[in-house]
Amino acid sequence: MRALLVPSREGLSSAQPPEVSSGAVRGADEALFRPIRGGNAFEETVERLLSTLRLGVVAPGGRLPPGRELAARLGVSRATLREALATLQTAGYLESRRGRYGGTFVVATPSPGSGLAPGGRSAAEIDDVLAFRQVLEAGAAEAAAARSLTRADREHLTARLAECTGTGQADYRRLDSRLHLAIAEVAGSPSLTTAVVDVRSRVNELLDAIPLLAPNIEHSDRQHAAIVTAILAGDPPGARRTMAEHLAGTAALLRGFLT
Amino acid sequence: MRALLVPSREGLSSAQPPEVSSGAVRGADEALFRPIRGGNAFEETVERLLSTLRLGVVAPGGRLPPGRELAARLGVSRATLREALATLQTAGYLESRRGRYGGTFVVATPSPGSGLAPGGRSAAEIDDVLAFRQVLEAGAAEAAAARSLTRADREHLTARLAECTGTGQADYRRLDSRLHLAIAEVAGSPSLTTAVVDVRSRVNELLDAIPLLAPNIEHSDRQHAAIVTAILAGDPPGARRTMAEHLAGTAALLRGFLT
DNA sequence: CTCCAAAGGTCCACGTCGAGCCCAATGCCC
DNA sequence: GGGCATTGGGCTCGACGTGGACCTTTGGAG
Repeated sequence: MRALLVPSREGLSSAQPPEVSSGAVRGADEALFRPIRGGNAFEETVERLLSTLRLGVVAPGGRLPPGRELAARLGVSRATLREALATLQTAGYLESRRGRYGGTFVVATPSPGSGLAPGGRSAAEIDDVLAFRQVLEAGAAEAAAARSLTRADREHLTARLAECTGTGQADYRRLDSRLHLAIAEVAGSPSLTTAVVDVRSRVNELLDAIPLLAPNIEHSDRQHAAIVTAILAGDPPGARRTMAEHLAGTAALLRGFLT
Repeated sequence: MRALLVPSREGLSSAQPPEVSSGAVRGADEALFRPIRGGNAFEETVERLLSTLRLGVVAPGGRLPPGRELAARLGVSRATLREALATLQTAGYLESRRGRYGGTFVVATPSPGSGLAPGGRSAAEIDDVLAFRQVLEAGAAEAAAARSLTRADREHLTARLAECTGTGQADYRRLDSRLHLAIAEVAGSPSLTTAVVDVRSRVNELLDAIPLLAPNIEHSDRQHAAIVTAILAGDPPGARRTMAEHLAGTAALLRGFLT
């Protein structure tokens, strides 16, 4: 196909003598030469906001940061942000109110079968996401257990666990995501948190395409409790193991339901 | 400071009744509301190309993909790419030759004390990078060992290991990076490879600021061999453990040398 | 020796996006 | 009840970046 990174031929006219120069490095160049931009600013902004809703970071009824501040944090202009917000308003997810103490509020979270987030998952992409998630989330659980957590960390974890346990199907995905994010947060590495947020968002897109069964929720609840217990107990291998089991369950479910 | 994600007040005039709406989610919103763009296209392109050089994906004497193709893969216009290439030319890293079988060639790799990549690492950022790297690379080693590797995978690994073993200081960083990237590649998840590329690039920036000692190289060589052996033997826990030990060594070195 | 393919070098018209500004609405505080 | 702070809504201007067409250089193929 391509013929990149070829060894420089013998007998170059001038300049430094070429030396060794290796063969291709297979996957790494595809990662390095991947697109700089994910798309135009508008699309990226919509995607980011959708992730925020899907992950339940802002719950229904909650308010997004004011337009000016949000635009600044996202590094886009207010015009672009407002375009994105308008799109999500017409889609029925958001609602804006003017005046002091106004703002943009979450009306509903994008649930199964939303018009956005079109399909097109290849088997390879599913394997990719699941493998990546395995590495990130199991690592996060282990790292969280290895840290000496603050009181706030512990309360944050137990609060998210309690919130998630014994909830109806309606809110389960959102609260489940929040618990997983909380684990990443208390691991203490912002980069890790960011990565988990991203991969979790991709996983949620997949999950939204399959049904949610009561037995699975119960099972997940028990696993969640075991994970949090191991983290609070400062047991890194245990946290990793229980998290790995938990993830394996979801992975099997996804692989079963998706082609 | 900020007052985001506040619970919606009681008694909203209209629309859906507000319901629960949680407290803030601490770190996750900072990840979700992080900047969409890392900077302008030119800067991002320069950064990406610098990473390519630092990681040794294109060795000195090697050729970059043709401008048109590289621009397409990076998702930037030729004008922007050429600006970036020109910058790296004047910095002495690249050299362009016209005509058929011409192209842009690597002259030197940015080594310690390069004018680019200014300092400014806070202790928190160092901890962040190292923790993230621990998760990613240990996870990659484990995942690689868990997979049934193809013949090509095995050869790729052993080749990178051999290349790296017993090299002088001049090329060590580059070849070391290539070995680590190879491990990520054979783990079989493109997303994981991308993440490792990114974090490895950040680590290399740090490493370029500290000296490279012969005893450390020897030690690393032995650890590298143990890691590859564990992966080829299909021993996930062993691969994880040896990789973790290897990373801990580098981490201690970095923490020692950097403030 | 000629032609041609493949690469870098240059230019310009157009679209996208960001910065700044002002307007409109809304509800608390005095 | 008036002022005012805060929020969304809308506008214009300028810079950056893209896409495309075109030229120039170079070395191999015929």
